[in-house]
Amino acid sequence: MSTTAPARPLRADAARNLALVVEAARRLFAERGLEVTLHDVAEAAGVGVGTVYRRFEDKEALLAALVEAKFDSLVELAETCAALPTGREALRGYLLGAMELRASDKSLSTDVMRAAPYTETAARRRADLSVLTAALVGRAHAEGALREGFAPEDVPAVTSMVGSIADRTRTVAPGAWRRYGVLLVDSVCPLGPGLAPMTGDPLELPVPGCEAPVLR
Amino acid sequence: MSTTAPARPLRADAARNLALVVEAARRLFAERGLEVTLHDVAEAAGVGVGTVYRRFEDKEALLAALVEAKFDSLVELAETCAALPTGREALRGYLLGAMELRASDKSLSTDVMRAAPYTETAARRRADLSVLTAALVGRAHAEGALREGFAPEDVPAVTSMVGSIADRTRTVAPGAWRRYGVLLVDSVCPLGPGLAPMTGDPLELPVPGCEAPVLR
Amino acid sequence: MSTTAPARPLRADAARNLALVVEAARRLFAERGLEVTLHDVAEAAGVGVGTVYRRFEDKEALLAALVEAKFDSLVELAETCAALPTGREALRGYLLGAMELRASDKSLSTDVMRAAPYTETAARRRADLSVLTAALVGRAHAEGALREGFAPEDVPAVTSMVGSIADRTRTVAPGAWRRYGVLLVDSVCPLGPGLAPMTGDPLELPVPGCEAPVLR
Amino acid sequence: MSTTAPARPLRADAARNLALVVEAARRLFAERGLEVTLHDVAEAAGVGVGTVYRRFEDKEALLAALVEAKFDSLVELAETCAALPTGREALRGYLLGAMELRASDKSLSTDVMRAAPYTETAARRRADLSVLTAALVGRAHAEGALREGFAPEDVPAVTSMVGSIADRTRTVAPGAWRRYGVLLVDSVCPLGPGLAPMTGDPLELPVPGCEAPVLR
DNA sequence: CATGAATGAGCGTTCATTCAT
DNA sequence: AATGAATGAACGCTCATTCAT
Repeated sequence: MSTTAPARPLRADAARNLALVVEAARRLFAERGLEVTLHDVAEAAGVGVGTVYRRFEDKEALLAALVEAKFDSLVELAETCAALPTGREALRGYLLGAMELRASDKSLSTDVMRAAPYTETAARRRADLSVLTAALVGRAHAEGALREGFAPEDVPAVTSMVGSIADRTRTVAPGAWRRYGVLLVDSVCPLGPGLAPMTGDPLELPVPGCEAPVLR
Repeated sequence: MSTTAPARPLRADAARNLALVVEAARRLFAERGLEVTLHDVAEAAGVGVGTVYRRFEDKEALLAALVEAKFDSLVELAETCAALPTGREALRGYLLGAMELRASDKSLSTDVMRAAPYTETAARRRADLSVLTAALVGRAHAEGALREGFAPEDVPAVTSMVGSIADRTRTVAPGAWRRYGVLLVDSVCPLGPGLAPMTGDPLELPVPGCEAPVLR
Repeated sequence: MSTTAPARPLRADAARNLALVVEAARRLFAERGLEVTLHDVAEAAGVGVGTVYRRFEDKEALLAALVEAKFDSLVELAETCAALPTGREALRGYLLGAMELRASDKSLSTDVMRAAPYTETAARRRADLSVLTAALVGRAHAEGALREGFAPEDVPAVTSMVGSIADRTRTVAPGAWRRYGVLLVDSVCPLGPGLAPMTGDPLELPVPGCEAPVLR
Repeated sequence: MSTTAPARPLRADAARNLALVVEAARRLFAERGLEVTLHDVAEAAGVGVGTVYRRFEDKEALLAALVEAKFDSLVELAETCAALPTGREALRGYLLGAMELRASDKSLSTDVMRAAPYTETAARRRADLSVLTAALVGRAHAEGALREGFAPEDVPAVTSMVGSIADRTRTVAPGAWRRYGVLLVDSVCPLGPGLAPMTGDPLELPVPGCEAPVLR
């Protein structure tokens, strides 16, 4: 979870502080994006800024930890879904679950992801995840449940697209992204033959200036 | 295109500078998002900061002008597509065209759009656009060319999703978004019965830290 | 009135512009002090900034012109008062008249005066004025109407003190400075023997933050 | 003295820095008025700008602290003078002492006072001071030592007038304001019957451009 | 170890001044 | 001669980062 594997285990209070910082950071970055300052994080965690910097070299390193945690959640999700009876169910479950993670404040906006450095640990987690999702894709293809040409690399692309909608509408219409999540999942991994009608309500995108990121 | 309709035409040099500023701003905001400073814009345009502030009250006003220009382009596109022979062609043309605008640096990222104030002019252009796209959607539905349940409000949602992919991959793989653009268009407004296979190459999303927004 | 004696008379329109600029500057500086910009002056005068700079080398030179005009008014006042029948009346008339000029927006705050450069013209006007006021003081002393030790140099000091009160209270209580003007005049040049009771209402000075100069 | 009563005492170094900042600010604002920037203050205090902003929310808050400190000094002075044997001595002592504070760099110019926000603390101190000075005025009136009609509200008006002279002449003639301070005090609260001759040297007011506020 | 005080580059913005039109 | 567009140093203020306590 930290940027470098600690030589020896942390003292109990230090470990607790670390957890507080990561949790506060996750919540704040998910809620408010990159504009969050490390003072905000420290305050929310109930520690001093110095403590944050003791655990993470800089803001980027803290983001890296969050990214690593995100891959952890996805790996867990993929393992859970792999246990589902059919390939179709497994892949649909993974896709919708990943979107759910991304859409709830359990995950991170694209901006936050992009600002994070690509650590070795993150690369390792990402590779682990790739293997699992490739298996899900392969299994669904074997069942003929998947649109022709769908590749394992398309999995993150598809969830990322839905995430962008979720980011824009989270506070005004928290579940509204599902209309588009389901549309995409139905398009690549349909429940039956033919095109299902769209479900949910169409989403009027917020107008400029709503939900506006601060401008400085 | 400018914030207020000028009472009388600008002097030749002023007009040139205004164009340089707007063009520089469009490019920089499209490339790097909100982090761009008006010093950056001024430098890229080859003018002093004061010149930027002479034309635009503040950063928000400059964003507003860009947003208005964006709606202009979309209105123009919608009018062009309305002239196509079938409703299917017209809607597909508009959707893919809007994605193209959004993807090819000619438009603005969601973040930039969100930070812009919602001016009266922008509201008017947006309303004009709504009328045009609603007509395109109605025509396609009348032909039975459109997925059941697809609403006019879905048009910006769909292009916005593809835009988010394009933003992430513009510099590393400029046309790669098309795979997902076509996927979505085929899903809502298919060329024929049944699901077409996906086209283009699957896109490996850039890893965190690529294309990273500056962090301060 | 201008900083340098013009080699040849101005064209009619140029002379009109000069007068407009000086008048606008006088009013604005009297109302709002040094914070006034030369754009403000130009706009109020109905000319471009360039025109202001054509007549006055810089902001200081414009202030110099105002200072010169102020000395003009005082010279005129001194000449008028010199015609009064008694030395007492003449000096009291001048002192109260100078305070009146200073207190109404006919004149300039200490700040504006201090920021002005001391031009040769201003020095000449000031010297002329000194001669006139010294005569008034001498005449009053000769009559025994003046407090022992009162010197010609005390004249501007006394009016300046009252001016500072007037500056603070002009908008909330325009005539209130008179209580202190009369107090001072009575103290140095009394109407009769003994101390006259104070006249007018005591003035509650505005609290900080009232009438606040802008802070930037 | 600080903006808010600190919950717990400052660290030793922080307290030292705070004192340096306040002292530098007091001196600079007294010397040069509102034009002083917080960069100037920081530099004079030997700290970074950030340190100034850590202690004071903004420029106004720093001014507020100075104003509060000023009222503190005046309250202390009033209490000291209240202990003098006669009402005449007490009031004269307060008036001349207040002028001394105002003149000798220990206080703040009218402009600075006016720009300061009117905090609750300042209001409270000011009210305390009013009570004390009203008592001094009442006692002097009871002794018949005071000019008829002199009101408690005249106290700040009178010291403010002398302050304006002191501000203009501080650097060229530091004690010269006394001639006018004594003139005024003698006029409202004379030592004996009849008008005392003026004392000290008449003060040639500095010419425009001396002591000039910077003009930008 | 933890704290939070200190730093200063950099942001958005203003305005005295210059100069092409 | 007059205009107003252009310039850029400097302002008030923020925040990532360092380091004394």
